[in-house]
Amino acid sequence: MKNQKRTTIHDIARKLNIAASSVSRALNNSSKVSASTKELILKTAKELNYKQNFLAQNLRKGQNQTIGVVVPRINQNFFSNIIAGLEEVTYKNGYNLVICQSNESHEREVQCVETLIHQHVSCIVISISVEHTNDDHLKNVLAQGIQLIQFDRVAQDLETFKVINDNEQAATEAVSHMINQGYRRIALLEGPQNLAIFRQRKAGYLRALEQHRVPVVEELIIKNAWTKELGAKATRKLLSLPKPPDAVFASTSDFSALGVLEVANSMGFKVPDVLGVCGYSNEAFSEITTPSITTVDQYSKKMGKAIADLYFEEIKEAPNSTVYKTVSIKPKLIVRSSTQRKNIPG
Amino acid sequence: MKNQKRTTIHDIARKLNIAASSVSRALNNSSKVSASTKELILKTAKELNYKQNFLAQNLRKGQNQTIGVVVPRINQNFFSNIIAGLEEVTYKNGYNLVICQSNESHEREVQCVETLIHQHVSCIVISISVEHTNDDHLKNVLAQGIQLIQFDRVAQDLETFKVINDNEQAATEAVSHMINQGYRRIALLEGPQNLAIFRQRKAGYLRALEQHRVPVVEELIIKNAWTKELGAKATRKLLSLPKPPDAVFASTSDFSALGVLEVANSMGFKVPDVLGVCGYSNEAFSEITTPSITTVDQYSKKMGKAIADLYFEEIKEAPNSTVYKTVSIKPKLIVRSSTQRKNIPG
DNA sequence: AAAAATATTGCAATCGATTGCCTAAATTTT
DNA sequence: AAAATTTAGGCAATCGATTGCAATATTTTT
Repeated sequence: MKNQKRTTIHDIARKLNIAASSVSRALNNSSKVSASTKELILKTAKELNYKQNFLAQNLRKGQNQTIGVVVPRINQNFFSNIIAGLEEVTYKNGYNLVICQSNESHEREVQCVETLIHQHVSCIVISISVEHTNDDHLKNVLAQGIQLIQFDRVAQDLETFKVINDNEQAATEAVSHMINQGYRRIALLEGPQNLAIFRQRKAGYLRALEQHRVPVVEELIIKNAWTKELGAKATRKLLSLPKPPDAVFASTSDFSALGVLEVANSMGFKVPDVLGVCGYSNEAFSEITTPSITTVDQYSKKMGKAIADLYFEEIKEAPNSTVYKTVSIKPKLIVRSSTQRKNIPG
Repeated sequence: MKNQKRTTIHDIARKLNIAASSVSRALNNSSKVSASTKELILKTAKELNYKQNFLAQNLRKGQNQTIGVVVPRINQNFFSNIIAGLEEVTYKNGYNLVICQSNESHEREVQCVETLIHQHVSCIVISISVEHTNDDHLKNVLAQGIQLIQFDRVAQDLETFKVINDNEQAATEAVSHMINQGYRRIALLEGPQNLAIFRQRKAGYLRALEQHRVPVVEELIIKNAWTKELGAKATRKLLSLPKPPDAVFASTSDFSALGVLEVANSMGFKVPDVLGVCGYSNEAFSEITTPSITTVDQYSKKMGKAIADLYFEEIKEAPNSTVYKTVSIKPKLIVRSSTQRKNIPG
């Protein structure tokens, strides 16, 4: 029953005693076949349960109607929404999506990219892993004549199409909001500074402090606190200081903010009255924690669509252009309970 | 710069003034090429930045080293873990994964399957959508000689390989646990009964009641309450009854349980003392709600690995076998605060 | 040194679909 | 009715890699 040969255009041709080229033309609705034979061919194709072979088709056409996506993790809200946005547009255009996870490993990321090159996809959409050390694999994509769009976590120095958020602006807004709520000793949980997005968020934090003439305190700036566990650990240390912070900006993610929240709760620092907490990314859970977490929404689904639109509306049309456009999307601060004090001091 | 021709084995052959077949053999490490030319070819391939073309290779070999996955949603913990498990094994075997979302739509699911058939993948791994109405598209997969593994949400009547959980057993355990905590009027939030998994969980609920001689109360069994919103709506109704339930088993998901929790909190039913709540699937958030939610863990990553192992260890070896094995994985009850009473009545 | 065995390499067909070019048939024009 | 034009369909090459078979080169055996 299984593994029998699949029907090809030659099978159809043989059965009808015509040439395979006519079958191909009929299936592609070419005007070079008469209406009657076209009908006959389509009928027979259906009878024989014919399914076209993408491999052969794409090989011949020299292009694959497929877009490859490489993200660190698909189970983060931000990335799964990006993918949802991409899907919407790509399917409408008759393209397919191949999704790969780097699991935050540079090595794995290189592997994913290699595979996509082998598959001969027409475009690779990537957000680099936290371990990012060099751009060789990305340069290779371009060298193979494959389009490349970086988003969110981009390798800044590499000239490619980019779709990004204005991280600095969002961070400034978040921290300004906290200052307006009367917080003055605002700690920063930094992400790995090899990634531009985390450098930008730090810059936004510093800018907000400067604008409001709040002094920068070095001991309140914690490096590499970008997971829930690291966020918790950092918070334990911060809250044990002689002069602990009165707020924490977990600039890397809501996961990190969640770690802050749990430690604060267990150490008896009441959020938001004694300690304000702000996260980043608007994960689904940030709405349902107690208290709910103030965070930054990145319009991820919209961003996914923007990436796909960029490909279909601009890149695909002018594949040899060397003008690399950067699209920037303004994120939005979502104020929830974790930074809303009942009584604002001062 | 861009879109130049990619290097093929013929380019390498021409440069070295040898036949393409030798190049192919060298790249495949065949013993039919001398060590010296092999070395020369590999060196040249590297120089010219040669990347093999999967399309051509797979077309020739008549098989695609790719496995297609169709799931309702990739941002649910259960499914993203399945995918993580699949990835681990498939990559180790040099296979690729193409991931598709049906978004719970039958039509979309049919589309995804069609696409995977066109791609000529060697195996399709699928968990059917909630709208599932018929098996035609799945039969078609088999008719095309493509392997098919159903998991979790399976079309029971269709004979294929299956990897499932013992839903009935897990539901029985969950409800028994609630009965042991002294709950007696336990409501059931059902999932759509066209899916076997939801029928099985209901059967498990009924079995537990029977075993403990707890009467079944029809008004406590709510149909189709399988999202957060529907769970909330059902709970509002249940808690307004003259004799409201003292516990709710949200058999469909933790999302539904979350809806229960929110309504219970807002209506002043204290969880777990006045109302016990149990979910299903062990979403990440179920640990961090207040109170944390008792749920059923399905060993999703392990399940993903089991699916891939089934393919590589059994199906791939004997592709024409018509003995369809079913692998069953026993899920585990995770008891958290939402069902743990301080004082067990009676 | 000739014969036999083995190791290398090349030729050409193949996978399935597409497409430029050419021929034959049908239709229109003169 | 012959010539010109249009339409329909076939032939064969092509995309890039693989592989059975044949041919040549090298090594081993006698």
